[in-house]
Amino acid sequence: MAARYSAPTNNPAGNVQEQPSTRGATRGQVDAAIRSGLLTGRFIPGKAVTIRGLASELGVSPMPVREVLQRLAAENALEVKSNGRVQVPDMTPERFDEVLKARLLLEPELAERALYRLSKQDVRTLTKIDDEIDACIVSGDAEAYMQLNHAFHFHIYAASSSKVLLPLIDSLWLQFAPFMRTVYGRVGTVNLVDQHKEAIRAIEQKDPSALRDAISGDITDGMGILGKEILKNATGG
Amino acid sequence: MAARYSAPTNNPAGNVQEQPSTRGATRGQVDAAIRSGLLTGRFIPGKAVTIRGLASELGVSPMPVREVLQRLAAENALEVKSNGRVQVPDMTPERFDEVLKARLLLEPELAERALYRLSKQDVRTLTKIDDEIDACIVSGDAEAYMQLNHAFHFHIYAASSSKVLLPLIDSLWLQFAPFMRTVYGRVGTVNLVDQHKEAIRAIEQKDPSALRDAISGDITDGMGILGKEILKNATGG
DNA sequence: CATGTCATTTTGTGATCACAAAATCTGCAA
DNA sequence: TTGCAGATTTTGTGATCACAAAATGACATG
Repeated sequence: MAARYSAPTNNPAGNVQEQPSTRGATRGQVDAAIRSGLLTGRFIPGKAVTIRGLASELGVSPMPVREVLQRLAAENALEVKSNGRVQVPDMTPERFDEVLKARLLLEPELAERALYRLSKQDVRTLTKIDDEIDACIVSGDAEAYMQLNHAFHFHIYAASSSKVLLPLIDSLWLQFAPFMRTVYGRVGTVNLVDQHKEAIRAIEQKDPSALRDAISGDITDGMGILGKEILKNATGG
Repeated sequence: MAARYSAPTNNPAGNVQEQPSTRGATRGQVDAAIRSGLLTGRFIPGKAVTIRGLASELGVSPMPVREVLQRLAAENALEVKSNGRVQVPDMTPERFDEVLKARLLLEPELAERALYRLSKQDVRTLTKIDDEIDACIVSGDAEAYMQLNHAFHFHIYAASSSKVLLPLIDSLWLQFAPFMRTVYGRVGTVNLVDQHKEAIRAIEQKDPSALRDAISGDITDGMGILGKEILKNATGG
């Protein structure tokens, strides 16, 4: 089973802000691949991820994978257990409650900071993304839905060019996304509601408090479905 | 210049939650050492840190250092520049503003969550720490002050046993601590004021809103001095 | 069939190597 | 002295190795 370390592998989008040139290129690809996998729910909570496994899967040596796993563990997107094993953390009611609270504190704030930097072109982009989201909801494509929902929110947040709040929110999304996926796999996507259209309208009208309300409401709506499931899971088997 | 990799080196406190046993022991030590160094201001913003340098300084191989630097970079405690060089990020007015805002949003919340888990013994510990802080302020020992101030806040926060908010706040402290140190080195510690006694009183009386106010006020007080300096630095040379 | 024990395999970890890019130093010329 | 081109050193990166701990599977025993 000799690894080749040659296949460039597909680089599925991913928010890589690493060095675009040669320095740390492989690490950047690995980071983008795993991040994207977490955000779209391709990693199952509780499932262990192995260095060598990911390495051969991505066609690279174990070295960059080791570094990326440490990075993601530092962002609490992955969990390093006492035996050194790395796994996607399981969701607990306490964790869920904290993530929800943190999102409600940070995301409306950052959205407001981005508000006056969002152009008409951004509104068009957001509208386009939201249309695709609606299509995914009816078609039931959970993976595409998650990717697009992330894109919608972070297209807003990224406009703030924040160096502090944005990474914190990034960390939060990495923490709840894998759990989201398992829920959608169970209850489907048809029940999903969002307040994206309210957000877009608030951006058009440059209304800060309306945007805050839309983001808050969207978070509450989106996490509401998840909350019921986590409680069901925690009490039952 | 053959490295020995034998000296255990002093392990200055540090909040290591790594595996206490054998697995990843060296990485845990390195992580604790660098973290502690950042929090007490032993690393200067803008100054580059090298893997081999830290490795030989800590008496370990470059390998665990590499992983720890990636970890800290993921927490925005360190910055990986486009040439691969790792350095302590410089503070900017924008960054400072965001850190302050984020602290005001998250820390009072977590303090309140910790309130009902704080015992009389914790109050005694906090009082003891605060006494030592007062001593450091008059004696002008900035490094000890920073270490104790961190200990005071995180003794409160840690009582919440939070898995989400606490790491976010951890990241924030790692980001502003190095800059704090440079300011204290310039203006001294005599002008420092805090609201630790108000916080202790709020904890004793189990008064949530009083505790929130004390934490908020403490953050504002503490960052106020820094804010003036960052503006002075940004406009001047 | 259940259970504990032992051999085998897998896995994380620390160390080391080789290479290229970047930084630093040196020395020469204007 | 200043500026620049070349050599030299430093540094990050990816790969590989060796080892111990852990997980897994096989198997004998009750």
